[in-house]
Amino acid sequence: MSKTISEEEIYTLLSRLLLAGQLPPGTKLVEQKIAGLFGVSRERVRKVIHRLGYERLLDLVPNRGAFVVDPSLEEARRLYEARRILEGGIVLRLADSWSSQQDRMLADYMKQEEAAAAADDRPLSIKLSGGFHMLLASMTGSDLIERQMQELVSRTAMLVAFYEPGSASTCGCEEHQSIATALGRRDGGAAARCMCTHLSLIETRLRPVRTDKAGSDLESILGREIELLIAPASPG
Amino acid sequence: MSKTISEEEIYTLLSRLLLAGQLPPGTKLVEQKIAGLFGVSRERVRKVIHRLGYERLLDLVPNRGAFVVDPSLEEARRLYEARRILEGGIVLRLADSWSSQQDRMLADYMKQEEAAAAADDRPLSIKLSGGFHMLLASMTGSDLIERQMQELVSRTAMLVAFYEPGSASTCGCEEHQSIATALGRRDGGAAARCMCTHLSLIETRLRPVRTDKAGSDLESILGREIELLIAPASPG
DNA sequence: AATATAATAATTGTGCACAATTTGGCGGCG
DNA sequence: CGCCGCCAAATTGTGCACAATTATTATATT
Repeated sequence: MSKTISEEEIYTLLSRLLLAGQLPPGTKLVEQKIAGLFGVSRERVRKVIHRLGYERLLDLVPNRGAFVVDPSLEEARRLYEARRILEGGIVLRLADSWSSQQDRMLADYMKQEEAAAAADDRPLSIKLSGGFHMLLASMTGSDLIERQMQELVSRTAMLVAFYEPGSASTCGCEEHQSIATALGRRDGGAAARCMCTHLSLIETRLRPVRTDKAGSDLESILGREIELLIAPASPG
Repeated sequence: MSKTISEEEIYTLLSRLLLAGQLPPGTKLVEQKIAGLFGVSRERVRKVIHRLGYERLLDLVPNRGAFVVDPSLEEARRLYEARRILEGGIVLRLADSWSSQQDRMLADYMKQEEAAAAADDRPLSIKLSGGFHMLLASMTGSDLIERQMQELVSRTAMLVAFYEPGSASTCGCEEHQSIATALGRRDGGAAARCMCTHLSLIETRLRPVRTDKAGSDLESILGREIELLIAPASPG
């Protein structure tokens, strides 16, 4: 009856919860408990936890355990500084070989963004806003760069859950637009400057926001999510 | 008598051998054998191998084992493309806030490079050439960027061992110089262009070079290195 | 009553034995 | 002669039991 859960599924689920900021920072992840909830051996969970630690989504303290990272504003700033550098390089390179096809692709994407904004669909807007940056990264055709961007974007997403006042968690469409037009002119310097100020603007919007701990303890959250995982369709 | 070897030491040693290209590409790393050579349990080696796999210095094939990566010319190209993007972003950002102090620091460094080139000290030249790029990365003050650069530079170093004709494994000092002068003018666009062509020039110098397999099997190499590790000073 | 100290419990880390998988070789069959 | 399937050896993967470490509680002492 109860479906067995693969290691990859555990990783995906925990990763998703962490990136969405669903687990309070500082929460300790006890191997035994999680293993019990998933109905799986401790070693399985152990491996996943160590991987998440390597990816900096968990703080791993030897002999002490794994804790949900508690990103400080300082760390947030460093993340955005890194993104300014990397994404500056990305648009600079893109401008050199910008094609009309890419131009159309980007325009289409931004139409979706505007539509979502017009429809006031905030979750979708947030998703698309982040996607814009990943789209640019993938347009370089460099999977290495795409991977590095993914790492930074993931950690940024985690931050946003704790530092973005709800009304501001979407990139301004106009700012994306200005980057796109600069690319259209194949003006790499301008595109890089636009990207830079864009990221800086997001950064200035960051401020601590109280987290509601209601029903946000590890066991209840994980329990609920695991229910959804092992009973994907409706109950018989 | 025989010193016990820590996990970190195993990682460091294997990592160094891999980056220096001392292990023939495709070589299979059998957990049991390595554990025996180090005089340590298999689990210890296992963890290190998985980490090296995550860092892409080993190819990890499930249920098959770990192999020294065999970088194709194609992968080499992708690596340099990624570096063009990332390092372009780095110098672009550096130019914005370039200080006279940084200018002096970089000039001093290049003096060392020239001295090493003049003295025909090839190993030192190679080391300094790579260091130039890492120095720029660290000047950004972003540890995240420094880390990402380290990853790319490490893998580049590994490539160089297999694809650089011996006479060309050092960056041209003049090319570094042109980057530095562009930075001195705080001309980010020019610096990025110089960096880009510099990396492209290195890339075009790449070509397959036959590797001498003499005494290059895993056991003999590791055995020798481990000897040096456990008997650091002269034998009594 | 507050602090230091020792015993106890909870948690992570490690080695080992066994299970699962792949590889290479051998013989039978078309 | 070649090809397919099967068995045996080697290797990786996993669960479990125990060791080492850290947190917690209780106790004694000033």
